[in-house]
Amino acid sequence: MQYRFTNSLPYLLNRADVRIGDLFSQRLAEYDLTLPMYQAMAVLRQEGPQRLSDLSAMITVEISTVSRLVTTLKRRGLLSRERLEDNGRTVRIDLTEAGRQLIEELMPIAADIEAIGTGTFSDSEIAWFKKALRQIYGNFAHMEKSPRVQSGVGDFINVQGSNNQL
Amino acid sequence: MQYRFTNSLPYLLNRADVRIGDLFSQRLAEYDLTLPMYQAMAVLRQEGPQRLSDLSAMITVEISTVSRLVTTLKRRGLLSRERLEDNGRTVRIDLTEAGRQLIEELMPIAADIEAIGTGTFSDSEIAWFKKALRQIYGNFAHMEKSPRVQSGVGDFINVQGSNNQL
DNA sequence: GAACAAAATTTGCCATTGCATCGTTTTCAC
DNA sequence: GTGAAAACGATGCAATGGCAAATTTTGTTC
Repeated sequence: MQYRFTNSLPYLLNRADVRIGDLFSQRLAEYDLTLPMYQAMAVLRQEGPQRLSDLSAMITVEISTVSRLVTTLKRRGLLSRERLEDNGRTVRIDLTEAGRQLIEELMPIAADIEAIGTGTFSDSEIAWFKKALRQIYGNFAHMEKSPRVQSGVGDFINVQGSNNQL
Repeated sequence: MQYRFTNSLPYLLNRADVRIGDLFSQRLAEYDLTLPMYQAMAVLRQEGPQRLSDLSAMITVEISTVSRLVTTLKRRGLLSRERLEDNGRTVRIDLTEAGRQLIEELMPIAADIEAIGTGTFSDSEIAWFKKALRQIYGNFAHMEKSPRVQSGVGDFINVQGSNNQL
């Protein structure tokens, strides 16, 4: 069968992703944070308080991993985690003030990396590229999900009405 | 700082990558293969025999991981690994006949997944998108490398002259 | 309203993997 | 030619992460 692995979508996607992730991780190491930790905090910053399973779905990280990660960050005083009053099953995770400060401090790093990656593109090219990434992700949306990719990311807690469109 | 995490390049890239990787892994599980195992075999199929470090660089997987992976696949009779005659440091990894058969069998799976992902795009859009992915990867090429991303992927063993342009 | 099923999270256990170290072989400088 | 440095790969150890079982709460059915 004629198939060029190094020209395949999964390969090119993975390569770019790993490279960026690596770079990001290096920068985050100074703060004793892992990539998933950053991602969780970034989601909370943008979307407001979240349930565990929603956090997991948003950042495509296994829910048990997120659970432990939250435990760690709570111990460090960056996140809060509390059972809901009206629904004792679920948990409401949010940034503390310290967490909010820290994630704010990290934003420029993210912006840096983004700028390096997209440096050679025009704004419209970047927009198209990102749209394509969303589209590709969407093209797999209907398929059977592994444990890592949780079911419908609905029902955000979202106390202060933040805009949910991705 | 104004920054929309869920619209950032790393986020969108990672999400798509994880999703595809997950799907692929599920399919590979039937064959008792992990994603890195598949990637290694796919590289060998396309590029011919490789050194360990080149394999590692091609698939952006830590070299120690590749070392163990090769051990496993060799034990299963899918790969061969032998010291070079003229350079005792390096090792030459190749597919066995069984390995060649297996990877050939897996190609349609890869093609499937690629087709699902790109189904809603025209050929020229796909081509542009892939070019962009390569470009983005290239934009980070000069940066300090983590252990995972090995130094220059040069000096392929490449016995039967295969084309190396990515 | 009791029993049962489903949802949400946590945790125990095990496999995977990353980092640092080590052993070997080759290359380089003098 | 000798010694130092670099290249290459393998491995010990610790940490990370995944899966599945356990726990708690909510929802449903009869």
